[in-house]
Amino acid sequence: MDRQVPSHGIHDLRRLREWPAADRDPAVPAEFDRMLRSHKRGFRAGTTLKLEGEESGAVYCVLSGWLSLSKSLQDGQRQIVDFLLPGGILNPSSADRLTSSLQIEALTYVTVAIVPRSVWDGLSRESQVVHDMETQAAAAFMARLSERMLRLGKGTAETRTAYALLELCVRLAASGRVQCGKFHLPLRQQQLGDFIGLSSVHVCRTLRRMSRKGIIATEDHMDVTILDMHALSRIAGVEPETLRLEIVPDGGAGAHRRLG
Amino acid sequence: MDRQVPSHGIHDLRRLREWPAADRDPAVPAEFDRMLRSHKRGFRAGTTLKLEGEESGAVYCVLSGWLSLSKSLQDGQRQIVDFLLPGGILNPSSADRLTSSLQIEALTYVTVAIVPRSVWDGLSRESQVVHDMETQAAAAFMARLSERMLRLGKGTAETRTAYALLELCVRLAASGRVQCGKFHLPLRQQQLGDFIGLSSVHVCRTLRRMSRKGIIATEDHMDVTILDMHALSRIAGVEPETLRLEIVPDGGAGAHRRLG
DNA sequence: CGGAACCTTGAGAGTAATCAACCCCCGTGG
DNA sequence: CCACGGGGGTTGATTACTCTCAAGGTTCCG
Repeated sequence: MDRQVPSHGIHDLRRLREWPAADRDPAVPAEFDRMLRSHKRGFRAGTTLKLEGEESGAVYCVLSGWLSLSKSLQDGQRQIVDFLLPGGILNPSSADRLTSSLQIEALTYVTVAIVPRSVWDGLSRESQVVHDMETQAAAAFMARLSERMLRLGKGTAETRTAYALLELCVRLAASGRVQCGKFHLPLRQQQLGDFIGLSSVHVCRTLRRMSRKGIIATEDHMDVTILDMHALSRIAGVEPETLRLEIVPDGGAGAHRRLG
Repeated sequence: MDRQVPSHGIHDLRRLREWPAADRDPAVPAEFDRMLRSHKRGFRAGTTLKLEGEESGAVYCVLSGWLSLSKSLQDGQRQIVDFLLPGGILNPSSADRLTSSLQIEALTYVTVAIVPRSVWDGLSRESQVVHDMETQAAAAFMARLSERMLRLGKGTAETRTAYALLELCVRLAASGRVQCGKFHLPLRQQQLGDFIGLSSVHVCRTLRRMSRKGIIATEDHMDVTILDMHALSRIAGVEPETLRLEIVPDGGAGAHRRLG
């Protein structure tokens, strides 16, 4: 049974067992674990790990905590492109193979393995499992971006907000972080707005409206409880189960983990 | 010298020479060409190659023509997530490794090599170059999605439109399809709108406004000429050169191909 | 000569941004 | 203990942008 574990110390390694690879190929995790452990670093909430356009020749593996990936316009307007949760893998380099197309920031205290491409590629070539893991992470990332882009372009504030909550709920549920529909988001309304393309003021209005309708409840600034999943998914325009298969790496194999 | 060639027959193979891999590793292209040729198929404009959620275990390599990748909300609202141009490579499967997260449509007559994953993976494992090509295509795709998402969420209609024209110009220029700032887009205003999250009516207004300001000129429904690249890139919020490096696979190696 | 599909332009409606005020919570320092 | 200040969150009023609806206009084709 998966249980929520604190995000530090020995537990990071236990979390690795949750990664897709670990269950299938007992030969790899040891080496993979070693690689992650030897490149592991911790960052405090608010730290900027990488600026847009900075050189980046590494793969980021999140062991604990949340990272945000964002881009900014000259006038300071910011768009959060994705959140990286524990178990997330990202190669932030753009087509030139050198510079990062994204700014990477820690939203909470995070532990991240920053693995140089050469090292990662070596292991990836040797191990089918690691290679698959990378491919699957990229596919999930792409699917998330597509779903979000659809709603950014065509959805109302309500649709975008509902989708964001649903997506984060589904992703958190996959690692046992949702209890009875309740989960914690380490986000300000401003950041949620940067994620779904709304002003913080309008995020607030939209969340309040959904609360009043009894679809969700919030406590303590961003402890969210989904009260009416059916209504939420109708507004978001997608079934939670469909979404999980699409955007959660190893969503199929981890099917025993359901939404709380 | 790159010249625009008709998109059929022997020319498809010539175009392969433009692919990143072909210049660097003389050993691969032959085998790679064979793989593409043996899986090559043609589709008429308007054909739907793949529906959202349909099973997909193949990699799509565009040899000629344009593909659109889109997603739809239940109410029929559609978002075009990306365009695939000649030389484009895409694995449309989502995190479950089985179903496509995108609908794939032909915007023009296209020739596409649809290569089963098993075949592709085989060659990809053997050849570093093919593997790199895949990685780079994925990185470019991701970078494009991120740039566009930034403007979808935070940009005005003018910013989004200018960016779309700039992006497409930069990508077309990379394969010699821009002459003196002029290029052809096989798109209706409706489709351009689906791409940048605007109604077709507002696309029209925005294009007209930019024409009146002397930034662009249009003929024949979507033959676009960029008259004032400086103004366009200021509105779009990015330098063409920066953008090229970020979103065009092998943008660095192909640096001799400049914007017209 | 229609008719269809698309572009263009105007008018009105609706949604979200911005500006501004107030609240609450919490940590600091007197 | 309390005054103070800062950072968010909440709410109202106003503004601005984009959508929708509607009416031509153009081009192409049967």
